[in-house]
Amino acid sequence: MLTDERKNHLLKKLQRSGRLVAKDESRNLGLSEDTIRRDLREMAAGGKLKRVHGGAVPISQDALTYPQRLPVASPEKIRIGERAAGLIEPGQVVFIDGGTTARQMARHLPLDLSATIITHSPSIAMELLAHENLTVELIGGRLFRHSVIAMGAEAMHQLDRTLPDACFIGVTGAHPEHGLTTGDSEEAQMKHRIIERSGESTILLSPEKICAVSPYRVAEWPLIDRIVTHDLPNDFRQGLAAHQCEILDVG
Amino acid sequence: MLTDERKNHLLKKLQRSGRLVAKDESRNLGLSEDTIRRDLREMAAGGKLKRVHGGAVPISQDALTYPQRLPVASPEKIRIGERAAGLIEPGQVVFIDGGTTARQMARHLPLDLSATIITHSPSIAMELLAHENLTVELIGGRLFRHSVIAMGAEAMHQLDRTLPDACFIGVTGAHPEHGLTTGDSEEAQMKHRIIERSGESTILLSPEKICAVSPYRVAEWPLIDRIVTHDLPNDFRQGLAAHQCEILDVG
DNA sequence: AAATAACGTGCAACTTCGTGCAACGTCAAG
DNA sequence: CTTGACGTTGCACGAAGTTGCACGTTATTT
Repeated sequence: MLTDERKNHLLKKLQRSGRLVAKDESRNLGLSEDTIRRDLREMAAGGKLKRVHGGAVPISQDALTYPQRLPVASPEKIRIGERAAGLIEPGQVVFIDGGTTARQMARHLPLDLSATIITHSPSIAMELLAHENLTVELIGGRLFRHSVIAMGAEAMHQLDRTLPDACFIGVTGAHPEHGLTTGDSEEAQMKHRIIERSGESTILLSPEKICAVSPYRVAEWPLIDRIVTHDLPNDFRQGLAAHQCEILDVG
Repeated sequence: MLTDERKNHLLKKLQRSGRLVAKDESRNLGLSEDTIRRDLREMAAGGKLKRVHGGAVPISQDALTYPQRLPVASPEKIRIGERAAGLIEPGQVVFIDGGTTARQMARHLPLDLSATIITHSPSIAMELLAHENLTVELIGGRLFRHSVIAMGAEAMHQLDRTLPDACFIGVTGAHPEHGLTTGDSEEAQMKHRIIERSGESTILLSPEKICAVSPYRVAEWPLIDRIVTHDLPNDFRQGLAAHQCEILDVG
């Protein structure tokens, strides 16, 4: 067996089992411990692993101990959220969708705002705990991990008992011709229903979604009253000109 | 087992459980107490933990910059949550209440547990996002800030469509004579309803609630199958002796 | 105040480590 | 074909690390 081959084998085994014992490997490979130790030493020098007495462990195992990380929002999403937060009038009943941009919106709502927020996102609900004057109506249902929102029949059922003044919806695709789309069938239906039931519908459109098309249709442009976005291209604007859709560009 | 590996193991266990007992760990790992003490001493010197007589505790929370403001849970609550988490059987449909102790319970559920969790707490739902094999059913309704749970008619309505195998409920008062109580009328009704509808009812009883009495009654002892608590006084035990209520004391 | 448990230190047995060195195979130049 | 440079491997041996025990000290409990 070639030296490089052996090193690769060791590295793979380390990643698989989380540790290496020099003695065991020497027996497995039919080589002396010295050889294994040499390999480990060299790989440790190359930063591939961490050498410890008796064998080796993966590097920076400490870094893995904090499993919870807050997803970082791009500056554009933050500014879109900030702008959208200012659109809510006191006293309104407003639906806020899940997703990172909507979360930024929730985070930027004035602390003393007096209104009712309906949401099917537990993470949005958590963001609003500090707002004393907000009434938060949580939509229940089966939790969809990817978007961190409640969905399914139960959610639809509960949603159908609401009639918000306005809604703020995120999508994964917005195209002048193909309209608004998202990556999950049921999610698309739910967003559509919310838009249907809301007096005024606003789309939160982060830059990477512009001109993208996802598999499932949420709504066509005529249903949308407003989009909040960042650096919207001119041809996109012209494509929307026919519809009465207000464009708020924070770019 | 490699020394480094052992230290990591101890550190992880400390972070999960909130405390370490040198004697227990020496027995668990099949090593002498001296070895464990040496490890703890070295990690304490490295600032990884705080050494105390008998074992170790985490570094004061202020030093750690957690991404999310984590409510400080007492070691007792952590251990009660840890114990309760082990009571869920694979495949069960289980209701988990809101509150800090319940949150610790959610946090200590095995990552690969396959079950269905029903909860009216968005914070519990958020804790369970990483558990791939869990189905999470979120109960919606009006968000009650104090306990971070959904309540009201909508929540009751949705709750009445569930029939959990078991429920885990927190209360703010537990008294041998006056039973289980809490500080909000509607919350009390809701907890009662959950207990009624669940096959097996477990109360999460953190020490400061023992022998306390709050204004609104949740349930009498006969409805309760089990309590998980910490250092339950003997007179309390005797008061419960008449009822068939299992007592799990993690003290 | 006495009893008990936990602690730290020194020490001995054992394991693992690193280094120097010799043996062996490969390969290319002579 | 021979030879020498080079890399790899295994062994020997002193150094360093790890572990458990003994013993005197300190902290906690009763």
